[in-house]
Amino acid sequence: MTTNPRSPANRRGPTDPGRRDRLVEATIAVIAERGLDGLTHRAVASAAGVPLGSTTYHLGSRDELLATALRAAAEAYNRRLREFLDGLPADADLAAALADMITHDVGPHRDRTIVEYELYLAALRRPALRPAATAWMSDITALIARRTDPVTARAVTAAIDGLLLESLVADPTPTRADLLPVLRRILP
Amino acid sequence: MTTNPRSPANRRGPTDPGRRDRLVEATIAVIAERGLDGLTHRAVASAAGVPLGSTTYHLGSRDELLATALRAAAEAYNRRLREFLDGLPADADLAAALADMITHDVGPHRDRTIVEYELYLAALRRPALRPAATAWMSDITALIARRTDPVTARAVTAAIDGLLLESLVADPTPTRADLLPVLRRILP
DNA sequence: CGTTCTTGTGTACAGACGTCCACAATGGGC
DNA sequence: GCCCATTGTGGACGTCTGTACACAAGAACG
Repeated sequence: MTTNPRSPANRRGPTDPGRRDRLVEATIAVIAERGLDGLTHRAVASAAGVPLGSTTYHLGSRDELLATALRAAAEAYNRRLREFLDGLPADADLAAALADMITHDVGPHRDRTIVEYELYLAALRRPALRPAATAWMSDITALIARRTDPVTARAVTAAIDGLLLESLVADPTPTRADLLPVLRRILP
Repeated sequence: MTTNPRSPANRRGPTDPGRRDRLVEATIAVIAERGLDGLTHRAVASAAGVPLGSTTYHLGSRDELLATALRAAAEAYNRRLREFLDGLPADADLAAALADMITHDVGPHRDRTIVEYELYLAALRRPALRPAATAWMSDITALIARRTDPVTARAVTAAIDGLLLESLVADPTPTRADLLPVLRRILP
C-alpha cells in the first residue's frame, strides 16, 4: 500500500477535486467503526487512502474534523427524513411509518444512528458546534410539523429521540410492534 | 501537593476505607469537567488527590473506570428521581412536575446531565456496559409507571429523554413554559 | 516479635497522538 | 515555455497516555 505512493494509480495530482469530500466520508466511517475515541487524523488518512499530512491540510484540527462530520451527518439525516416523509401518501398512518423508520434506524442503520448521536452529543462541549446541532433538531421538528400540529410535532420529535436512544441500547432490540403503541399514544 | 506525599496529613494508611468511592466520585467529576475525552487515570488521580498507581490498583483499566462511573451515575439519578416522585402528592400535576425536573436538569444540573448522557452513550460501544444502561432506562420507566398506565409511561420517558437532549443543546435553554405544553400533550 | 496478606506507591516503558514545516509537484496565467 | 500560487507530502518533535511491576508499609495474627 505505502510501498510506492508515487505510482500512477495512486497519483491524482495536486488538484484532486473531491478529496475533501472523501475525507469527510472517511471521517464518518472511522467514527462508525471505532467511535469518537478512535477518531484520529491517522485513522482518517488510512481510511481515505491518503497520507497523514493531507488530513491536516484539508481539515485542519481535530475539532474541525468533528465540525465537518457533524454538518455532513445532519444534512444526510435530514435529507433522508424529508424524502421518507415526502414519499408517504397524504392519508398515511404516521405512527406506523415512524415505527418503521425507527426500526430501520436501530436495525440495518444502527451504526450510522450511533454516529449521529455521538456527534450530536459532542456539540454539547463545543460551542462552535451547537448552532449546527440546534438547527439539526429544529429541522426535524419542522419536517414533522408538516403532518401534525406544532405541539404534537415537538412531542413526537422528542419521543422519537428517546425511543431511538432506548432502542439502541436495549437487548434484544425492540421491534416495530413494541414501538407502535407508544407512538400511537402521542399521535392522533 | 506532591512535594511531601508522606506527610502525616496526606497519609491515610494502607487501609483507607472509602478511597475507592472517592475515586469513583473523582471520575465523574473529571468527566463533568473535561468530558469523556479527558477521562484519564492521571486526571482522576489528580482530582482525588491520590498517586497515579492508586487508580489502576483500585479501578484497573479505563473501561472499568467507565463501567463504575456509569453504575454510580445511574444509581444516583434513579434515587433522585424516586425521591422526587415520592415527594409529590397523589393528585399532583405530573406534567408540571416533570417540566420542573427537566428545567432543573438542564439548568443548575446541566453538567451532571451531560455526564449522564455521555456515559449512557458510551455503553453503546461497550457490551459490558449495556445491561447497566438498559436497567437504568427501564427503572425510569417503571418509576413513571407508578403514576400512569404503562404505555403512557413509555411515551413520557422517551419524551423526557428527547426534551433533555434537545434542551441541552438549544440556545437559549428552553424554559418551563416551553416544555409544559409538550408534556401536557402526552400526559392525561 | 516476626510472618504474611492486603493496600498503596513511584517510576519506567513503549506506543500513539496532534501539529508543524520544509519541500515537491502540478497546472493555469502570461 | 516560464513562474507562481495552490495543492500535496513525508517525516520529525514533543507530549500524553495506559499499563506493568518492583518495592514499601501498615495490620492482623500467632
